[in-house]
Amino acid sequence: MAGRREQLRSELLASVREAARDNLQQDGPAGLSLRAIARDVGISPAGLYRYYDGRDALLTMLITEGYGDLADHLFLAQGAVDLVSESDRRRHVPHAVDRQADVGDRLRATWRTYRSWALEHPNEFHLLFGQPIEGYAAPAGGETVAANARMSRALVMPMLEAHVAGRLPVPELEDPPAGAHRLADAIAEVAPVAVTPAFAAMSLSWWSWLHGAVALELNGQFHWMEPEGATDDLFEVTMESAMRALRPPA
Amino acid sequence: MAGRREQLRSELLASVREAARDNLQQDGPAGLSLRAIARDVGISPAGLYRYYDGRDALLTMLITEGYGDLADHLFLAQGAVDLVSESDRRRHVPHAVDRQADVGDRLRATWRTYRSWALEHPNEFHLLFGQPIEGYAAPAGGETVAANARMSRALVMPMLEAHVAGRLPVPELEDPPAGAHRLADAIAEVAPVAVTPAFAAMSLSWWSWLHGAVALELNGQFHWMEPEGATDDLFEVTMESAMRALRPPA
DNA sequence: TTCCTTTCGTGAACACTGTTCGCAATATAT
DNA sequence: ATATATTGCGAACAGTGTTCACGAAAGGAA
Repeated sequence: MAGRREQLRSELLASVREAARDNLQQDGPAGLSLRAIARDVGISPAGLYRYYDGRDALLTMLITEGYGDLADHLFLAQGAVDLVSESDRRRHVPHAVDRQADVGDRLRATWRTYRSWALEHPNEFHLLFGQPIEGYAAPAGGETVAANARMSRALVMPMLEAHVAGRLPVPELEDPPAGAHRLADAIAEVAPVAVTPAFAAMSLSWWSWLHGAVALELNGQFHWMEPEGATDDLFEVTMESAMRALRPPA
Repeated sequence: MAGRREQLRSELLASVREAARDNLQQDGPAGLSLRAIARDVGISPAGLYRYYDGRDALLTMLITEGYGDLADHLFLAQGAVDLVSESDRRRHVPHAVDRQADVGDRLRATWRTYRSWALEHPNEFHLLFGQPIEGYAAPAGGETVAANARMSRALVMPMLEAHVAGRLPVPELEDPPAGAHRLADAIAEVAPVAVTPAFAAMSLSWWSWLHGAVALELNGQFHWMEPEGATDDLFEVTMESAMRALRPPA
């Protein structure tokens, strides 16, 4: 039986997490206010330091949770339920397809989910992928880097499956970038296939494409488009441009 | 002869612009401090309000200048000297090619310059394309939107030239997005060619690709790559992926 | 010069922010 | 009951953007 102290502590920790998340969603990464969070949970600003050691610790927690939530959404959309974290197994996400679906459709589900998540969680998206916060540095040990790696895996996995199925031709590179070698090794560690640096480079290139489309829209660069739904169609066009690289199923 | 008053005023205005730019480059959009700027130019915080009506006015000025500077760099890189603003005509930028160069190389110069400018002016890039500043709204009248339009033109122009030269095939869309129609009209206003919505959509798609590659790198998502130069090669690979859509010159 | 108006610059004030410190109250362990 | 560890609080510090009333300077008109 957990002592009454631990009980209260874990409850308050949960309250703080919730309040921090609300605060982030409302005011964005830059406007994240320690004092506002303290007010929400009903303690003094100084008291908050007994639970999180300052703003950086709160940011680390929010970043870790953000990557995790995005990864869960992506895995769910791909039908990869076994890779979804325990608590989110039963959740439903839009654009989801079955694990047995065509790999092209799983890629589409991944792209659409990346975008949907960004549009529904703009401030989390900014926190994860936007400009680095002034004065914040991710802890070297790295709960954030682990969470980031899991999210990356959710992005690369369907591309890798398309590749091994012969559906995703990869151009031959004479001089693959050095960074691509490192990524290829990292992929090989978690996947039972040999991966060429050229594939690694291409996966980053696709991520760039996806990310750029989402980032530009989210940051208001397509804001002149009326009516509202126009950006949906535009995203579909961009996505199909990428999908045109896929070979038809054998 | 300008009165002594106007003289002093324009000099101080220039000082403020410079100080604001320095402050932005050092501390980023969120850390932009009115009081620090006032200290730099040697006046009191309240005195600054005689020149710029608060933080928003300073941001508007910085955004406008930022779009202008980026547009100048892009035009210079393309050899389109006649479109460069007066003051920057004689400047030299890396990756620049001649106006008569192959349109593929002009596209490459544009992509490389977009990236170089972002890497050299990270905080300006964040200000232009990153998350919207808390509590800031661009003035409706729009010096910023005009500057943004000029920058967009610098991005689209070489694509348009490739298109009319028959080098850039555009897929036929049954249902082009509504937003693409609006962009096509906007392009047609400044260009002497009829432009299809499908082309407009494709140009936004290419911009997304370019922008995503730059944004991910700039925001540290490729930071695990060692050594430093690896991201240069990766960008070239991504760029060539896009250029593969070009037909060879006739 | 004298007078008047417009511009300029200031210091004080307000309501905020993240963070530190010493001190009191409470819960657990002995 | 006593001792220790944990928890929470108020005050303080240096910083932020912004407003306001007030004095000083400059420009133009008589």
